[in-house]
Amino acid sequence: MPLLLLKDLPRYECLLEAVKKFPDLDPSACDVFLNLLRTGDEVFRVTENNYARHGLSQGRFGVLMLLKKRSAPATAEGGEHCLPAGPLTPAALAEAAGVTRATMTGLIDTLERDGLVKRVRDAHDRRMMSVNLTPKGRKLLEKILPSHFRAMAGIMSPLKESERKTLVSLLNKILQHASTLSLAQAKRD
Amino acid sequence: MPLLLLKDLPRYECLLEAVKKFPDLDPSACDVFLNLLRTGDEVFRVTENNYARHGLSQGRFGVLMLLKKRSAPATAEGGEHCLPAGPLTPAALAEAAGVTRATMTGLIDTLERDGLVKRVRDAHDRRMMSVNLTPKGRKLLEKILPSHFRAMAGIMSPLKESERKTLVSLLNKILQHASTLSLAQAKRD
DNA sequence: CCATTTTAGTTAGCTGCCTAACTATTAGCC
DNA sequence: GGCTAATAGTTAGGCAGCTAACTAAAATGG
Repeated sequence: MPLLLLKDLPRYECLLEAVKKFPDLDPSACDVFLNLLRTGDEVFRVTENNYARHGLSQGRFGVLMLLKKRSAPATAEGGEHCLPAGPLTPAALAEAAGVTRATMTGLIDTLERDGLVKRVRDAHDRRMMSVNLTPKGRKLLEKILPSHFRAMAGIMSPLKESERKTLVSLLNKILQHASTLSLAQAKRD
Repeated sequence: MPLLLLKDLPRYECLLEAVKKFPDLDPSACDVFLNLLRTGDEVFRVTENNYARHGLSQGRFGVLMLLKKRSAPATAEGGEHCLPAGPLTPAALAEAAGVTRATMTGLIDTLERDGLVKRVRDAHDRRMMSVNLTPKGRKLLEKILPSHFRAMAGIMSPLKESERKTLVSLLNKILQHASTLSLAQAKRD
């Protein structure tokens, strides 16, 4: 998340004060909003810092993860029912990652330049490419993942198990609602 | 927030499954982590969409807000005790917004190009600039703010007042901890 | 069966973020 | 007073996001 309104969030009294000038302002909504973005940003920075040491960004890491999931040996013990099977095209990666195809082109370009990924043109439909992890890419991922998992665990360590459940469920309420707002906005165009 | 790991978050069973391969993975921590970033991203997009219609981005909006706070007539009724008084330099803006001075230079460049902001060189210390809202910038902000406040209220509408309090307090626990992690990382360099 | 439309991917050009290196000015200290 | 340090801002160059416009290939359908 990019530049945030403020590194130091306004105190609640300031929000209450501001209502006098802006009747539309809902202090508690504003407070949640600011804290959500601020916390998300901070958490994001910590983990990004983590794999930046291995030359990856959030975006590059995400692409590698998607490829890894797909190319994992589909063992009978499963766990791979999370994603449908089939070859991964740039368009599918873009869709799964929530970015445009143009952005994905750029990401794959640099990943391929660094030898972590390889493009292969589809034989049947020559418009399509399929993107695959190289051994080098797979090795890098295996090296990074444990520390990434430890970083996530570290960040969340102040929360008890029950608090985590509560937090996720509150976030989900917002996410559900915000998604419908997003869709409504998109439809309006 | 940029590209997220996944538009569709992994289901909890998948996380439990993954622990078998990665003992470092803490499923509930991972779940909170993913939901936090995902929700933050979605909320961010909704509001960004909102002022994008007026030609502003999060960053540009943030700079204008900082300038507005500072340049507001320091009424006796106050509310302005949230920020120290004094002229706003690019460096101070960068610090408050949590970006580098170089980034702030770019933001001010485009804001000035669009006539929303004006740079003035300090008479006493000729290294410094002070940045001020133009009337046009102030008018734009006044126009956007009410809908921005309504957007925030709308996004948070599914949460009751008590849930909002809970959410903020849980987020704060994470933020506090993540901030110390950030500092520790920074010191290590 | 050929023209049109649709689809996959890329390219070009914008913003906003970064780091590193540079310029100009001030401050500090013999 | 005049080097040297530090400070304010900008510049240069890279990455990652976007939209819009383009190319190539496949699908559609009259």
